[in-house]
Amino acid sequence: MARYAKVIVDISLEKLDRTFTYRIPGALGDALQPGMEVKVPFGNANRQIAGYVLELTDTAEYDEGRLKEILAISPKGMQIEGQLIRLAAWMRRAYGCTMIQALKTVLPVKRQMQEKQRRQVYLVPSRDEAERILTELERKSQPARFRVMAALLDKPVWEYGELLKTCHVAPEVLRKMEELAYLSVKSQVVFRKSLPGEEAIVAGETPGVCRLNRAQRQVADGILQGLEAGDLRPCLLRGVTGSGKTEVYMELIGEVLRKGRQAIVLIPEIALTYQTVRRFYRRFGHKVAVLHSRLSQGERHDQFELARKGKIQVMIGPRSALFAPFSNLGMIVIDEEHENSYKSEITPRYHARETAIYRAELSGALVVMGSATPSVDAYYRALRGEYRLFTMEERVEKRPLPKATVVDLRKELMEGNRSVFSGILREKLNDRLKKREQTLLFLNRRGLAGFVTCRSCGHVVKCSHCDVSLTLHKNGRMICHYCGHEEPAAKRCPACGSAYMGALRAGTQQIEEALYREFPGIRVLRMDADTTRTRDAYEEILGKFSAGEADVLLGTQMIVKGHDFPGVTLVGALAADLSLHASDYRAAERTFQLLAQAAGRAGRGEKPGEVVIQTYSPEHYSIETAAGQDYPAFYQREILYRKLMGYPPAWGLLAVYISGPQEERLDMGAAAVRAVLDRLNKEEELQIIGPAVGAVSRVQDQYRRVIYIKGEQEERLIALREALEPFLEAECFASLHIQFDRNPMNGY
DNA sequence: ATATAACGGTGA
DNA sequence: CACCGTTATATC
Repeated sequence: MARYAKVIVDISLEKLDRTFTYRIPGALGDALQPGMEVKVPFGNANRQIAGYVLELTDTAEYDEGRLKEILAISPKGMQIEGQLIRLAAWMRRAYGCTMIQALKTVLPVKRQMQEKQRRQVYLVPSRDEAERILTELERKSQPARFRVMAALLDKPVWEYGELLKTCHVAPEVLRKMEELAYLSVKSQVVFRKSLPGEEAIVAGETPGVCRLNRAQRQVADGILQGLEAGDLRPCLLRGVTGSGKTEVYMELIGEVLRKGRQAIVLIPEIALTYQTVRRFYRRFGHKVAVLHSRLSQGERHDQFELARKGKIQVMIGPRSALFAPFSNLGMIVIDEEHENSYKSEITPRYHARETAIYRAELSGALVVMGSATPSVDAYYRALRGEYRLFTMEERVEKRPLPKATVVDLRKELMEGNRSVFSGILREKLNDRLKKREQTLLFLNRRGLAGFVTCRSCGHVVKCSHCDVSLTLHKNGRMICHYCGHEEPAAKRCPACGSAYMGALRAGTQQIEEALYREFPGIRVLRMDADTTRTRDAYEEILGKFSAGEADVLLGTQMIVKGHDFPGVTLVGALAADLSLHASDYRAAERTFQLLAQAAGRAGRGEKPGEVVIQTYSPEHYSIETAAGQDYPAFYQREILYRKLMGYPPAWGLLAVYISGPQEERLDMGAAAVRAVLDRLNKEEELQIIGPAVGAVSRVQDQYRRVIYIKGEQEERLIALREALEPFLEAECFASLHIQFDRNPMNGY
């Protein structure tokens, strides 16, 4: 039985966002659990406030004589907050952050007290008397009291806190004035007015019956039967683009709601458009709430409050929807499971899939995830039996998958074609223009950091230690952002000796100009980070294209994500390998996903579609398999590579990000971190790489370094991190900012 | 958030 | 010097 409890007090203030240790009275005994709400005495006046137990411990890092005792366990018992706090505790350990950072993620808006103690200030003397006091205060130059008196004459009743703020006076001033009978402070209990937001729910269209085809039915039944049998393993559904995964999700959610439980649906931010959400409104009407990036803090809070109060049963949103406070959560759906946006880019750098699985475990819910191109990580686990695997290989209504052609850009160059469009693409595009059908042109711009490639043989210069491509820097040297290896820029191709070496660069803007130049009269819509500054612009462009206002939609990855354009019969990937040589181990996976998803955009309507993939590396497996829409083949090749190189999911990877304002001190600090890691890793069970310069070497005057640690067992990595953490308190790390990233996905 | 300690002013 | 008013500090 633990003797102490670490408690976080329920006051929303940055400086109080830490734990306090309390003694556990014998009477509470074993009843106390992490996550419970308790009453504790706090501050000099020992006022009784609510707090949450985060941890039970036997060692107090605080003067034991000054510890206070927990007064009582809140009668409400273990609330949903308890579950979320346990989730936060798990995140802290899994991803390496402070408890506070984890809690802020999990409980984004502090719970408002339902009934609030409100203190009001009244003016005591008569108006005439008050006027007299006011002039006297002015004469005696007591500005604080003068301001308070003036405010009270202006408005005889004030909120306590508001009065302090508007007059900018200390509480001491009011106390003294109350003593002098200039005013009186009365407290009373006031109920918070009922929630707004009911009317914010858009009324759903008439709930339709859901008709599943045979494949969909089979998957849905398979999942439900397993569930009946008590199999709570997460389910991974691999269904080709256009196979109708959303209908399966909705069927399952319907089943969950019938049992009186609730569901969370995660959708990547970029796909969270009205089009997608409306399908859920159609089916579940007023039971649905949606989180999206344009909601204000308050609106977000209201959506969460609706979930807590049981007014809605389905929460749709990006990864943060994971923390919707449903009391009887039955299912978490993760659509487009492979999406990068499920990994948080700020500390705690959690992955929504792993976190969803843990949350589901806490509430006995089922996780269902789906994708046409599952992440290598998820598929690996599915094949090992950690997840249940389901597949749908056919599109609805037997629509054929698009026919793909791979074009070798090296040959095009040899044949004297210096345009960004190959002969075949030009021909097919002209054909579509004639037939008034639409085309998607997709420029895979990720990893444009400037890797060095040979224009005649397609060879890409790679690091001799890491198998990632080197990046050309302004100083004329090529650098590996993984291990820090550096060499002078290659003048001639090491493979074929050609002098056509260069850092590959191309932007959507240049391609737009080329389109107008080479296809007179063409109507082009361009969509990239420049043209979609606002969310409205994004929807507007998509709307215009759907309405047939353009022949070509040209853009970066955002055009290939989860959008249906029935009029599109041709998809062109202009430079498929631009993402292939991005300097991280997931380049091939990302390339396959982008190409397969892009190809999936073609032929979603009546007419069959075609795909043209232009590339310098036609023989690369990620491009070959994407062209054939052959996920299993891609996976087999990729997992071999991951196993060979010791990358996730075969091994665990932990990144330590170190940043600081002074470069020399940063280098010293990073080296010191490395030294500590080496000392902790005496048995050399783990492989430590770096420190290396971050891919972006300086951000907002903060220089960046990174150390990678690889290990076959994830537990070992966590243990190493936990052993490292106490050392980081040392003086020499004071000016440095150190963060962890487990199985990083987005580079640093 | 809220209470108290500490410190720098001001009128009498 | 007593009394004010602002600012800093701690809350297990």
